[in-house]
Amino acid sequence: MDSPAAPATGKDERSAPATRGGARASVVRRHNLGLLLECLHLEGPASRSELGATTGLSRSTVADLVHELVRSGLVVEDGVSPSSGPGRPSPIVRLRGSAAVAVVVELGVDAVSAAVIGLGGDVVDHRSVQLAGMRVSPEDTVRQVADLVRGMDIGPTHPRAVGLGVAVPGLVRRADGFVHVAPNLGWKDVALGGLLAEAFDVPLDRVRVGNEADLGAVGEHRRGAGRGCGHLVFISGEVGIGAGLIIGGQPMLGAAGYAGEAGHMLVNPDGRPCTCGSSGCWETEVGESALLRAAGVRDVRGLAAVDAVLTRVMAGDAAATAAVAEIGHWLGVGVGNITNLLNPEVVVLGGILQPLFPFVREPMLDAMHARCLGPVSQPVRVVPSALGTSAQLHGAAEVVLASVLADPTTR
Amino acid sequence: MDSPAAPATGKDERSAPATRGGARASVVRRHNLGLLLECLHLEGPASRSELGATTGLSRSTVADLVHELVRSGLVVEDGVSPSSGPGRPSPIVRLRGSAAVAVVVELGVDAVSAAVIGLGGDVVDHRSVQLAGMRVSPEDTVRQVADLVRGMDIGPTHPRAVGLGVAVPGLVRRADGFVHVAPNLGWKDVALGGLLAEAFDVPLDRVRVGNEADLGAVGEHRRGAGRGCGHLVFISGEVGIGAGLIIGGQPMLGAAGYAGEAGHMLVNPDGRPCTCGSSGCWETEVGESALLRAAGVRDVRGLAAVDAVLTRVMAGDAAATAAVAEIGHWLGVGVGNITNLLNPEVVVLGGILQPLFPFVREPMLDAMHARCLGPVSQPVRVVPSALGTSAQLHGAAEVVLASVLADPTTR
DNA sequence: CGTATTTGTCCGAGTGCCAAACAAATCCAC
DNA sequence: GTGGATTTGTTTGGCACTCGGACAAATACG
Repeated sequence: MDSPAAPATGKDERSAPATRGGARASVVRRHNLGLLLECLHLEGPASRSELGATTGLSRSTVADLVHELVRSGLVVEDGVSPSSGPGRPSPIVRLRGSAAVAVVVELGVDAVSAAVIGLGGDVVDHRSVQLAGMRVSPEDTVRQVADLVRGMDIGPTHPRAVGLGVAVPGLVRRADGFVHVAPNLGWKDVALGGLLAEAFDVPLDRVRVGNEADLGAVGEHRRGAGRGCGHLVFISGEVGIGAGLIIGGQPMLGAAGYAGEAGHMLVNPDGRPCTCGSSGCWETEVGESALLRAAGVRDVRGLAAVDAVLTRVMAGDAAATAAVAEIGHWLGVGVGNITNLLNPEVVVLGGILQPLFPFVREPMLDAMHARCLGPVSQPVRVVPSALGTSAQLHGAAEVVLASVLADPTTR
Repeated sequence: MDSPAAPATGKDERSAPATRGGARASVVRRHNLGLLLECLHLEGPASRSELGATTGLSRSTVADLVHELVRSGLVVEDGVSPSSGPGRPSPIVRLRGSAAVAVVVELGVDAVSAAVIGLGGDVVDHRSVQLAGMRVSPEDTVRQVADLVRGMDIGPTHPRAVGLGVAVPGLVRRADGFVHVAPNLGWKDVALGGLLAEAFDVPLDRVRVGNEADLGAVGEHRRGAGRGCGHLVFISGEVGIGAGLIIGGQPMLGAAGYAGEAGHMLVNPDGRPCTCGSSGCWETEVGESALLRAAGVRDVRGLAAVDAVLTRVMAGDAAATAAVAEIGHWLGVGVGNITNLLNPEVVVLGGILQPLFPFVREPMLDAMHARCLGPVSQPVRVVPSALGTSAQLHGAAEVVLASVLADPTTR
C-alpha cells in the first residue's frame, strides 16, 4: 500500500500529483504487480504460494500476475520448492537480476566508485579509482566518472539499464540533480545532473542525483542494518556529517529535499569554530578532522589515517583512546538530540563511524541516554553500517530501480 | 493515493498491516469515498462537478459515490451552484457536520477544555474550566473531565460520536492511551485511556490519547497555519517545549510514538540545569519559566503572567524587552537545528510562543539563519499558530474522525 | 425563443480480483 | 506399491468498480 512513484516535481518528491488520487482498477493492478516485484526484490526468490501468503492475494491472481511478469521478462519461474511437506510443489519465482539494472556512482572525497546493480540487489560489476587528493573540478569529475563507467560491461545507455544514480556529498536538488554546494568537493552551483546526462547521452530524467547520506539511509534500510524497519536514521560520518532519514518506510527528503543536514546542529557548548561561521557544530566535533585533531594526528587524512588511530587505540595508546572517547561523547549528544526528535527504530552509523563503532559505543550511549527520556531512547538500536562503503551505491540503485517496482508494466 | 488507515498497532501507527497490501477492487471504492469526504472535510462544500475535477473521477463515478454517501447520511445535496457561467447547475454537496462528531478534551497545566467537533471542523460545543493551580491526580482529572463532558449535549456514547480524543502534555503510547510520564501534570505511568474508557463506558479503541504537541501539529496542518503543506513542525511552548511533526502530509509519531520530544535538545552552551538532569536543554531556555525568570517575574505563572511581560515590552520596559529577545535567540537556535534536520515547509509556533511571536521574530530568525545553510532555511516559513489554544482540540478531532474518512462505509 | 454549454443519468463495456470446481503433484501410512 | 491426505496450479464464472458515450435536463446568452 505504498504510494506510487511520485513524479520528480521540483518541490517535494513525496507530494501527491496535481489531480489528487482518483483511483481506477488499473492502479490496483500496478500496485499488485509492484508488490510482488518488491517482495522478490527485498526477500529473494519465493514460491508462488509464498507470494500469495505474504500479499494476501488469491492463487488465481498471483498466477495471473506472475505470468505477466514472466511475459515482460522481469521474472523467471524455475525449479520447484525444496520439497517441504506434502502437497503439490510450488514453482519458484525468481527475479531476472539483469532484466533491469541501475548504473550507480559515488563521488567520494578521495575516491570515485561505480557499480552496476540489478534487481534484487545483485552487484553485477563494481570498480573504483582513488583520487590524487586534490580537489577536482566538476568537469574533470564527470570525465573521470565517464571513464570508469565505460570500463564496465553495462552503461547507462544499455537497453536494460533503467537509469544512472549518483551519490554526492552535498546539497542536491533531486529534480534535476543540481548541486547547490558540496563543501568537501569544493563545488558550488553545479548542474551535475545535466553534465552527466550530456556525457552519457541519456535524458535528464534517467539521471538521479542524491545526497550521499540520504542514499546511504536508503541502502541500509533496504539491504543493510535496517531492513524492513519503519523509521531509520543513517549518520554518515566523513569529513562532514550528514544524516539520511527513513520515515514510515520512505525516504524523507524534506520540503525542498534538504532534510538531514545535521552537521551544523549545535552540540558542543565550548566547540570550535566551524566553516559555516557558527561554532560547536556537530561535524566540527565528530567528523574525521575532529578525530585526527583530538588524536594529535597532522598532515594525514582519509580512511587510512582513521585506521591508524584505531590501531593506536588497540595498542593501548592513551591519547588515541581519549580522542575516540571524546568523539563518542559528542556523537552521543547528537544522536540523542535526533532520537528525541524522531524516535527512530534504528540509528545506523556509517562512513568512518562504522570502523569507530566498537570504540565509541560506550561513551556514545552514555551521552545519548543522558539526554533522552528513558522510554524514548531505551529501545533505540544504534548499530554500525552493514554495507560499509557500498551503502550509498545500493541506495542509489534502489532509487533508480524504484521506478520499475512502482510500475512494472511500462518496461 | 494515500495509504488506507492502518490499524492502531502498538508498535507504529504508520506501518503496514501484517499481510501487506494485496489490493482488491473494494479498496479502490473505499479510497475514492474517503477522498471525496476528505475534500469536503478540508475544503468545505463543493459541487459535484468540482469534486470530479479535483479528484479526476468521472461524472458517473462521482454521482455513484455521492449517492452512497447520501444514503449513509454523511452528506447532503442541497441548493445549486451560485450560477456562474452557462450550463446545467451542479448540486452542492455538503457534509452533515453532525453526522459524525468527535468528543475532544485537552488537559492543560492550568485548565481543562472540552469540545464537540464534527466533520468539516465544526465546533458544535466548547467549554473549559480553570484549575486551582495545584496538581491534580489522574482520578480527579478524569472526574473533572467527566463533569465537563457531561455538561455538553453530545457525549462519547452518543450514537453519532465516533470517539473520544484527548490531548495530554506528556509521553503517551497511542495504542492504549497509556501516559508514561507527564511532568507538568505530575503524572507517571497512568493508564489514562483505560480510565477514560471506563468513566465514559466506551470501548478502549474509541479513546484516542495523544501528545499535546503532536495533536497541535495535526490541528494546524488540517485547519490552521499549515493547511495542505507536506512537511510541518509545530512547536508547542508551554511550561515545557514539545514538537509535533507532520511529514509527507502524515503525522509522524516515531517508532514507538515518542517523536517530537524536542524539549531536551541541547541549545545553550552555558545553560541552566534542567529537570531532566542534563543542562542547557531547549525548554530550560525557551519555556514559560525561562521567559518569566529572564524578565524578573516571580511568584506568578501562566498565560496571564506571560501577557504581563508582553505588556511591559510594549510599554518600553528594557528588562522585559531583553528577556523576550533572549528567548527569541534560543528559540531560533532550536528551530534552526530542527530545520537543518527536517527541512520543513512551515514551522508553527504555538502555546505561549504564539503571543510572543511578533516580539521574538527578529532575534529568532537571526539565530536560525546563523545555524542553517542558506538554501535550507531561506524558504522555511516560521509563523504563529492560527488556532491558538484550539489547535490541540482540532487535532484530536482530526485523529478521531480520521477513521471515518478512511473508511466511510463502516458507519 | 433557439442555441451553446455544462452537467446529471443511464447503460454497456472493460478491467481485475475472487471463489469454486477440478486436476496435478507431492508426502505418508499401510 | 497403492491409496488417501494435502497442497497447489488451472480454469471458469461471477462480482465490484470505473469509464465512456448517448441522451436528457437545466442554465446563459444572443
